[in-house]
Amino acid sequence: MSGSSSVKVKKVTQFLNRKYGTIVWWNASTDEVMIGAVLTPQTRWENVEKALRYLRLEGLCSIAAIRDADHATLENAIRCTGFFRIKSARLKSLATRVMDELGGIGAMASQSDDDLRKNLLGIHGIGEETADSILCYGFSRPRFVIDAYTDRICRCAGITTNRHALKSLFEKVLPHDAGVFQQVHAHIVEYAKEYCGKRRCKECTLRTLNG
DNA sequence: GACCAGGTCCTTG
DNA sequence: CAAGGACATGGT
Repeated sequence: MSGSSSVKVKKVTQFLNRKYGTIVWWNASTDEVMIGAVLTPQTRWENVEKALRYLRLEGLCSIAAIRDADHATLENAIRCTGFFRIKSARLKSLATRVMDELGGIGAMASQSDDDLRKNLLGIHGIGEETADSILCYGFSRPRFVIDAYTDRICRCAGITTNRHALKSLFEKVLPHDAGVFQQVHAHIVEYAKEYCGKRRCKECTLRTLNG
């Protein structure tokens, strides 16, 4: 059963790679990836980018600046992403922990994948998806991001919908390389946005890949 | 107005 | 532990 899941994952990722080729999807500094990852939940990406622009204008697009930022200024800059009170608190706790207890981003960059992940998950407001997003896109670590779009793709392709199972499946099947993980996840997001609705997939052809 | 958007945490049963 | 709700703005 797990063998056939592996085959499905390979077929899906090859199909997406032929369809989209190489795409640059989220090329940003570690600081910006961390901030964006906290702002992303339940929010359109365009609004996250808008908030990042506001933060840049306020000089708040870095972890160090956010730690020292005025609450009201921070909240106003990210208001357009929704949940702005919670998210500003999460940014604050993230920035404080990173700067004051983890030795800054430079020190984190020299930690092992597992230690880094553990430290991120220990921060209030950082869950599995946000942590893996930061690991994969911000620190170029081979941790596969499972999000709502991955769920949909796998539902359409007839692969398990259990997130932990999916994560280990993708990490087992794909080459253990952060760049590959970034590409595959970017492909999944592109495809799901276009073809896979929240409840039902529209005209995606993933189901037929197995036959 | 209804429904959705790249989660996470807290509270209940 | 599973399920339900809260968090909040912006777009279709």
